[in-house]
Amino acid sequence: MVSTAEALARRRQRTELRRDQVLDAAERCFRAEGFHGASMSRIAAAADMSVGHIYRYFENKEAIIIALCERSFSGFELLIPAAADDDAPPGAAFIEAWIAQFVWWVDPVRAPLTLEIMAEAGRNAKVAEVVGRIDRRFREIMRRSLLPLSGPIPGDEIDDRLEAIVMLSHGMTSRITADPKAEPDRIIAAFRLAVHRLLATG
Amino acid sequence: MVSTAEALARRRQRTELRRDQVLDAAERCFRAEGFHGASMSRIAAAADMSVGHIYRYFENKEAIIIALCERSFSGFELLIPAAADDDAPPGAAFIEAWIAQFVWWVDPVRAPLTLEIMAEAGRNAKVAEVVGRIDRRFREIMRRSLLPLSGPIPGDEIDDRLEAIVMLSHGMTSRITADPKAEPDRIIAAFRLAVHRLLATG
DNA sequence: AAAAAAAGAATGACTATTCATTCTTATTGC
DNA sequence: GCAATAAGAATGAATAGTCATTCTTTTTTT
Repeated sequence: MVSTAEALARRRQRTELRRDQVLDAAERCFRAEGFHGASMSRIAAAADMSVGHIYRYFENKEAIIIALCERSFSGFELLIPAAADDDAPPGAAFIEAWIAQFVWWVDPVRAPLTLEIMAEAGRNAKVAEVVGRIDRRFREIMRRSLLPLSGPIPGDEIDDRLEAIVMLSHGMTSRITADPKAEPDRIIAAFRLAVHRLLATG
Repeated sequence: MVSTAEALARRRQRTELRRDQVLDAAERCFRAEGFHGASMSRIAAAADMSVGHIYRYFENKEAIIIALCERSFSGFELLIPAAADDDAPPGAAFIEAWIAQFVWWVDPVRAPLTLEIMAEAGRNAKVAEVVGRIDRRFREIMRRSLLPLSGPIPGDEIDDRLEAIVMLSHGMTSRITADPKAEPDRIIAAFRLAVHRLLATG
């Protein structure tokens, strides 16, 4: 049976849809129970799909985890360049717009999963590789967009500042996840203060 | 059988020893596999103890997790006052000594477990309560020891600065755990820079 | 001998994964 | 246009093993 190109495209699209359906369900389960606490049968139930059918779209549970890690960061990866490539004059407004992107880290829905990914990266090399790749891109973009507006700073110190901003980002996620009383606005306020002081010349 | 007071004390001591034996083993297992990845039988094997015997010292697996969370932070809880109560003149040396305590967060052996605790706090209210209690004590001590050496700063901004330092601490743990190439020294250097800038008056 | 400590087998529920089976959809010969 | 046919999609029961927890038995201490 020779499939037409049209039918093939349709099938591919449906496969993509089903994969997303599984990932959406897995995201909910993993957020609530963690990677190892969540079971395939509960993921299947959340996806309105039979257990066995999931294995048509993912080789195993780890493949779901990896795919989810990649999807999870892809959103943030798009934000920073959007703020950076705006080629606005590097001034106060630019920094504020730049900082505003970091609410990504403080989203109470996303934060638990992000933290789970970080914890898993400590024991799963594949996850660590995904995290590392994103991290390198993140720093590279930050460096490019922030370099013009900081004065003549020695290279080492720039790395320290970038590292501090990365640390603050992860710290926000940790705080939002672990403290049920943490308010995103106050966390962001602290982040803003810290970033301003880190980027100040002198 | 009438136990002498001496025998009773001896028994209590041995019980404490066995509890630590379990916690040490659980710590190793949890670090390597996470709270939900580690099994009671592997914890028992790591503790050189039978599975059933663990239940003499802990009601269930969750009780081990809670006890470990408490024990894990107790070390850091003692460090900060030690640096603060030194009643040295509040100067550069004091801040450096104060900062030095934060290598606790960057210890590659401890960090994975700390991160696991934070992630677990997002879904387990009991764990969240332990984390919250430590966090409040942490801030209180920081506030007391740092207040004298910062100038006249409005109250809100002090909270923001403390929040930023907490975020940086958790961020260090996240970075050390998730990035196999992260160097503790460079992480601490970035932390030092950020703290100095956060504590600077003006 | 009495009591506590420790072991380890038993339990029953749950695990990730596989597999034979059925249901749906698409393509072919007529 | 319409059966016949083939393929893909989807199911849910079966597998082999592990899980946390409990229970009974044995060993050690007092």
